[in-house]
Amino acid sequence: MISSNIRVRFAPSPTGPLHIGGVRTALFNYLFAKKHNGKFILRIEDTDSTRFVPCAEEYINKSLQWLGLTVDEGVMEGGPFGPYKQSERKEIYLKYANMLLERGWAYYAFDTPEELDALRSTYEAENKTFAYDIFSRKNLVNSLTLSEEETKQRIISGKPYVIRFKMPENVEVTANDLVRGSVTFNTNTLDDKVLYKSADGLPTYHLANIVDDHLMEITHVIRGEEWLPSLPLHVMLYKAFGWENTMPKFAHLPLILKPSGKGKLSKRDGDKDGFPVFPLEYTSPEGEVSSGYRESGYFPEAVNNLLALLGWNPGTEQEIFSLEELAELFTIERVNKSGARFDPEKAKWFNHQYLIRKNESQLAELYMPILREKGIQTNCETLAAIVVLVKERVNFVSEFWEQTKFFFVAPAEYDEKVVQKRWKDGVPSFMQELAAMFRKQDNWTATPLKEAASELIATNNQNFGNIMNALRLVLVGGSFGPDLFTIIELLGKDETINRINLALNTLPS
RNA sequence: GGUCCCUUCGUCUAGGGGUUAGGACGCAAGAUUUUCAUUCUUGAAACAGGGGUUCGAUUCCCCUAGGGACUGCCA
Repeated sequence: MISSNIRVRFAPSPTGPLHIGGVRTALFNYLFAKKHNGKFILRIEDTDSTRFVPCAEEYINKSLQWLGLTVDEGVMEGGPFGPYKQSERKEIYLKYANMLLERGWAYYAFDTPEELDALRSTYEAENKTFAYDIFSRKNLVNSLTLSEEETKQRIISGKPYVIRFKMPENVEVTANDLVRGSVTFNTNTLDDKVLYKSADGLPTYHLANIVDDHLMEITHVIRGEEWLPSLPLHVMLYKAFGWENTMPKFAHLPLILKPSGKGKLSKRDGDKDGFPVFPLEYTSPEGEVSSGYRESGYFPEAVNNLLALLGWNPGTEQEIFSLEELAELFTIERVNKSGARFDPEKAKWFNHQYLIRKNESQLAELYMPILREKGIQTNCETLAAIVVLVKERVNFVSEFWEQTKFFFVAPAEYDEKVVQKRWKDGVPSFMQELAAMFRKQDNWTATPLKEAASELIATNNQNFGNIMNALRLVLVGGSFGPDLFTIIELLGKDETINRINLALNTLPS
């Protein structure tokens, strides 16, 4: 298929680890690009020098890589529209800010952050909110209130300034959103956002974002709903630059909400409810560790799948999708409007679905390192045979140990309740006969062993169920686990008999 | 407070002017099983409220309520 001119970008700010809300935004952008044979661009929006976190950019790259969201153009990948990091595009933005200034769409403002903070406090004390807007700008220190001469003087003398967007008065701005339809704002309720600051020579998000989207020929802006209030500003900026004809289409994704309580999902929620909010484990510069999906044992396919179904669905009853299937089925029209509460239980279920779809040798390979760490030697064939017995009952590879450890180590203790119930009325002495019978067996496979045992139980007038449970207690330490004779086969003759003897020596007779 | 967005089972959602309002997670019960699980079957569980429009509204419109986002020289 010939590639289309669809171009979307994921534009995170490297201020910390990407959380799953951001990951989902990246995923939807990726799916949309793939669906239309377009380009998925990764742009790093590092215009806030004060919030820069050293390893955040690397974290973003690694996360996307782990999830298989291949970037077509970006800092690492390069591309015809680079650089893809805003700090490396620094020179570009002032030119565009000046363009706005010349056209009367922007003005210089000299109010200091302290002055504005003070103003905010004063307003707050009166239960009002200060906004630098159409009304208040008339009373503040800017090129609208100062004489041209004085403005020039201040700039020449190196006084720090910012360039603010001059929001027009009383204009109804209607913007179209692919998810929500048309959204209307009146400019009187909007404020004069800072576009550029002389102090560090950097643009703010709004300017850099619009300029870069334009320069990078972005066709669709798919981002979180938290940006919806900025939409009219962005539309006005396109208008001010005269770029309406090539303005991208916008789609604002519903937010991912906390599993319980109020508000959107945040970093803290994960640690509280015991589920990760980050794709990969993250250690902050202060040394605080936050858990990651990868380290918690999630498969990347499962994470993509569960995230895709948070706020989108294909309209069918299918729930398990590969990334390729998702890309094929994805449409913005089927994105929901309302926020989606994250459900940790269902997240586990998704992982379970992917786990049971893996074959035994894949699972054995994943489980092997865990065993090795515990000092257990085994081979892939045996492990594959074991893993297949229990894969239905686990959500994560890490849970295999709890389900299979009795294959590798004899029970260190026995479930007291089961002992009370099963280890009585001549059962111990019958166990000795069972062991003797086992010793004589040549064909150590489940079916003949079961036949031999059944026969012995019958001739001794024992209760089959009771003996089976007692034998299970002896071999696994409790009342759980897969088919008993399969366990016996895998344990082998010596180990089976050893465990019977161990129980006879340990448990009261 | 202001602006904007949203509202179907507890949760994720399908549906859409006339339906027994469907599925999934979770929960419960039963069946199967030598145990625990699995599996299978079944069950409980929803159209926020009030007005319109209409022969008919959960579906369309309005209001109310509730929830959410934004309200920085952050993104």
